[in-house]
Amino acid sequence: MANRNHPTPNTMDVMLFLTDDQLLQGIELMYFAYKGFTSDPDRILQNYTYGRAHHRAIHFINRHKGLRVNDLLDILGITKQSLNRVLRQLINDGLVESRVGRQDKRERNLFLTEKGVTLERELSDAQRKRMRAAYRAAGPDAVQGFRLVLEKIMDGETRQRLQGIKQQ
Amino acid sequence: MANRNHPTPNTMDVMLFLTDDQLLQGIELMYFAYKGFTSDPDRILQNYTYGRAHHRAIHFINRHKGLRVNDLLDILGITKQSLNRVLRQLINDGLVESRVGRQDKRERNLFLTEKGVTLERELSDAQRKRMRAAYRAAGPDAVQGFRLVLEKIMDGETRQRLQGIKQQ
DNA sequence: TGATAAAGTCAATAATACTGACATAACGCA
DNA sequence: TGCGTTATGTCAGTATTATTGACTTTATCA
Repeated sequence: MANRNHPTPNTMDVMLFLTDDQLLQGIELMYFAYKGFTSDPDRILQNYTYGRAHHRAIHFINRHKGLRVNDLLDILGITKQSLNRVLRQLINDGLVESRVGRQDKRERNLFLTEKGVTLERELSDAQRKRMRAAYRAAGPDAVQGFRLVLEKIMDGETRQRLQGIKQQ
Repeated sequence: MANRNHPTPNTMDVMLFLTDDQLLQGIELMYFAYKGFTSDPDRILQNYTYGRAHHRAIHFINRHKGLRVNDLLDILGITKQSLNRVLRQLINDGLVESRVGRQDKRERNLFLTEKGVTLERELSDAQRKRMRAAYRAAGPDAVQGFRLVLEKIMDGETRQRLQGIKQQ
């Protein structure tokens, strides 16, 4: 590592964005941005009997239509028992449909019903609106940087799993 | 707004990063990055009797030394009763010191003890390491974009409150 | 002095997660 | 065919973090 007290001009550009203070600012930024990011859907969900867990399930079932229960468990990184309560509610309330697998009848493929799609829209509209405004205000270059850094912050496994799902 | 079906070359660069799909990808990115971002401290905290709430309290008491209980409540956006349990534990365990305010004796100013500083270090070291690696891999320009977009994603109130705290 | 403010507490409740144990149905191979 | 495994679902108990509501103590200030 370079001299902390007297960085040379040569190392200056590297040191500048690696100070502990800047890193801590980045950490706080993540915390507050995530909080803002979830506040819109949270507010909407209060009108229903659902919480953030239901939102996540709805989001990923919409994004990866027909995914299996195990896929959803992998994506969310929670236990079967945790998901069960949420999924049961969504199915009972007619937002999610669970179809027996065509090849393997042990599997269940998950889909949003029309009612489920409606709620998904309501939730993601709020979030997309916020993202769109942030993207617009920050500009295209900033967006690319934003995406790049976030990808690097993720766990390696998560990144790989996401890529696998994208290719399906 | 420009024609959605046939964007002209002029609006192309703007339209490109505002598609619903790209916005949804950004939303997922936030979710997974935040998950990775909290995984290191979560793992460390399992060795103690503490959770994420304790981490947040420790973090902000360290960042804004001597802040009042009400300041911390404002920052965290939780109720007094929620914070109370966490703060009581940290004070009883000797990680946080609560000093009677000098001007206004109703107030309590919060500080980390040596023991508290040690845990804060352990927790933030893990997070800083991850941030540093991500920043390095993404490069300085990306970091600037990352910060800019996150700031725009935050609530306006939060952004203002943060600025206010920074100036203190 | 009396209203207000800061902090702290008790009680009840909710959402989300966990571990452990077990049941059912279907697949797949020997 | 039968047995081990897999996918899903469920029940019970527990932990963490949050909520609302009600109340107390102490201190400030008009």
